[in-house]
Amino acid sequence: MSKSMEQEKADANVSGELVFRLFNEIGIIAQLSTTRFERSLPHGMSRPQFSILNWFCRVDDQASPGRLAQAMEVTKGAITNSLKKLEAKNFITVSPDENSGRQKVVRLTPEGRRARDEAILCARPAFEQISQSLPAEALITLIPELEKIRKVLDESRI
Amino acid sequence: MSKSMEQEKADANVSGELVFRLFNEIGIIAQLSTTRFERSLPHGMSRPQFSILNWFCRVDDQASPGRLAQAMEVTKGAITNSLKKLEAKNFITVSPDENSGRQKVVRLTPEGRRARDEAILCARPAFEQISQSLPAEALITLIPELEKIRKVLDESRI
DNA sequence: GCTAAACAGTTTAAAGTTAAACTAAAGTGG
DNA sequence: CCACTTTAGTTTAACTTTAAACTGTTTAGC
Repeated sequence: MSKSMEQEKADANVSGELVFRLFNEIGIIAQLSTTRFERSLPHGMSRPQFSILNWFCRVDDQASPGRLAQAMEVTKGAITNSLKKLEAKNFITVSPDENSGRQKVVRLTPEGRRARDEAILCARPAFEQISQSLPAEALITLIPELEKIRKVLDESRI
Repeated sequence: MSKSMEQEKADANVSGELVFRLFNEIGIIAQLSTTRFERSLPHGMSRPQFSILNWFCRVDDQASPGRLAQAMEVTKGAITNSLKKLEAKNFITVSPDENSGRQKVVRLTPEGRRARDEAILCARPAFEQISQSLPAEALITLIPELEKIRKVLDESRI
């Protein structure tokens, strides 16, 4: 084996180790931040439920469950579950798609929009407490990096 | 309200929004990376189970369940659950602590160490595939930032 | 047109997590 | 010395998630 090949392999190991540490850190942060976030939410709303309401306010006012699954990057089953909870709270409506018998159309209700706004107000203190300890400049450089990582994970999904 | 106070409030909102986006990104990445990681692991091992084995290899060769819960930053109940699974696979032993009747001592078995090494080998391709798309320099700046965030979350835990 | 494949959603089983209630042991203080 | 509080672990219920099986609809191809 040539010297350069050995070096390449060593680099790969180091890099793999870094990626592992990265994902380990990210896993722990995700868990801690999710539980903190959810404790601050009203209406017994969960992070996934909030994400769906928030998506409707920011991206589009209607969507099929499949499109939501892609946007949230979870399985269809997970979306079915979340939509049931949101529908039970009257935060969304789910109706058959007139153009396709196998699709459904999900829409935000006025109550859903109010609940989302309320959730943002309730969660703000929890986030601001953290943002006081984290310089905004750090976040501004961090977020695009994370977006890249997500993209890589998403595009190379199996 | 003075102009500067309004400005401060605006800054806080912007910063809160950034923190929210940050945690949203992190949540999605954690989910995608965890499922990918777990699919590559042998012995039906889960990420939490691997993390415990890995902790024993890297930090200390024995610990109480409570110490593990702190290290993994999960609840005691979650650790009880993971330890049961690991014990059933003979990857750890759990024995009463001679110095304290209410504590227990958890230790890695030789099989547990082998399983951890094997897991690292199995997971490496998945990580390396990703590390090819992510420059190592980016990771090297990213990881310390994430460690800071985790520390803030951990220290301000309620 | 009819059959077969692809697609959209739902359901089910198994796993992990938290929070809260519960057992049992150790330390505290009057 | 005994009651009270704290601490360590376990258990239970509720929740979310994935993966895989299943239903029903649409589209392709012959």
